[in-house]
Amino acid sequence: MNFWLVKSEPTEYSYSNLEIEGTVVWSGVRNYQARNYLRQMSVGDLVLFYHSKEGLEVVGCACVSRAAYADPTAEQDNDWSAVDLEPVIRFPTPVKLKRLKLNPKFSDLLLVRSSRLSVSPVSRAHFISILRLGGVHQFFIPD
DNA sequence: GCCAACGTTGGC
DNA sequence: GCCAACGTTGGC
Repeated sequence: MNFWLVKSEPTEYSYSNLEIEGTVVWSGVRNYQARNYLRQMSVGDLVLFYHSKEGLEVVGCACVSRAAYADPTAEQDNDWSAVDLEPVIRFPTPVKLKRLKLNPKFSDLLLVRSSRLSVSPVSRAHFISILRLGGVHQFFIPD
């Protein structure tokens, strides 16, 4: 199982939207590096959900419910990908970017390092740490 | 609103 | 294939 982080401006699409809708087509990614990460996602992978621009915090965890397929919002012949996501758990305490930046443990987290990448991998250790910071303690993560 | 960090574009 | 110009992202 692999771990990821996606970012979204909450005014565009928030974790609440995902909870209400139950599933979302994660489309519109137009960066090759981010696209390549989308393509590495497997069903069941866990995905941190970060609110950019406003909030600046990880607000919850989603999971991949459909692996990469052709992005329906891409123009013909353009090779972009989408995945489907579903909500898993909202953090009781959202984890602020500021907090992650203050902790040297997260100095190599891609969210901290290259803030522009909208889809990024997260190590298992970082993932679990962020879950704990978010106040989620009773969550079982399979190997 | 500013601007640093990137990514893309296009002339050469 | 280099690189200057430009556009976008996103934290501050």
